[in-house]
Amino acid sequence: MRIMEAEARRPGDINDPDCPTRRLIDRVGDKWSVLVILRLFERTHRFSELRTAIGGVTPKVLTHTLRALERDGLVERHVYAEVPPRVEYRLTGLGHSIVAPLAALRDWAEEHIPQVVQARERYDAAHAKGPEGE
Amino acid sequence: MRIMEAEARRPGDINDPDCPTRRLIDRVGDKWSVLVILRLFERTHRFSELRTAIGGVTPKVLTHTLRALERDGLVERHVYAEVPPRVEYRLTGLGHSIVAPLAALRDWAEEHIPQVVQARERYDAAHAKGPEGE
DNA sequence: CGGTATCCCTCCTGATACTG
DNA sequence: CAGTATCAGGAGGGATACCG
Repeated sequence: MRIMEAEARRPGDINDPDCPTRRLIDRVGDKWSVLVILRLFERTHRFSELRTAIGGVTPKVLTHTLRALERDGLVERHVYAEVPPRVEYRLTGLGHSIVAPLAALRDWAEEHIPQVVQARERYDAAHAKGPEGE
Repeated sequence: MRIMEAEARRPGDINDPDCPTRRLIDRVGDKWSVLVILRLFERTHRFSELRTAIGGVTPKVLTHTLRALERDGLVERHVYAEVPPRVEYRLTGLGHSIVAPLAALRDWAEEHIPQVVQARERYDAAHAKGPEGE
């Protein structure tokens, strides 16, 4: 498997805190980035459109998320000096390139989450009042 | 679970906080889970082996991570009542199934992180002393 | 060996209010 | 409209010490 080749090439790479790959995981791990990316993959959005589309995200956090994505070169911010103000966000080429891996992960979730939920219920049931030889 | 039915039919529900897919992202998003999974994909590991292999993780956190993965049905814990004690962790079938998506993401990172790093430097340079018109 | 128990602390996240 | 400012809360993660 190709996976193993990569791992074999750099065995400790991903485990190194300095490893950029770790940073990627951090990025994917934050609460809103993935949602924003997948939204922007559909089409360009304005700030308010993202707020509405995603829902539950405060302007402060959305701004923070967008800034981080912009800094990473995944998102472009276009400001139109008009009245009223208009700002559009869109994925860069780099941003588009990460959609497939992200979607793969989402697809995995959609397919296997039922098993995860079952496993959790089983685990919780088994550990609720003590894992004695029930 | 009813939430799952809805999710299975509506990928867009990833924006719903109740959506299990969101929880998957949370899982992948935590700091050590991915590293543990990729390690266990290579082979079965004992607790200490994981600690050493990953590096920088405290026993408390590693335990927490492993418990979470076990609860989710991604990892199996095998205790051998011997002297000295021996505990082995291995991926379940479910655990194996998530390796490919995870590896895809890691591959993306290894390929594109240089561009991300460049983008960051560019961004930081442009915003360091103010984004005046050049 | 394979964990637990405690304390601590930072960062993420959110609510609310205000501005160019 | 598109943010910024401020305050607050909680979870995740870590250092250290101890136990079966």
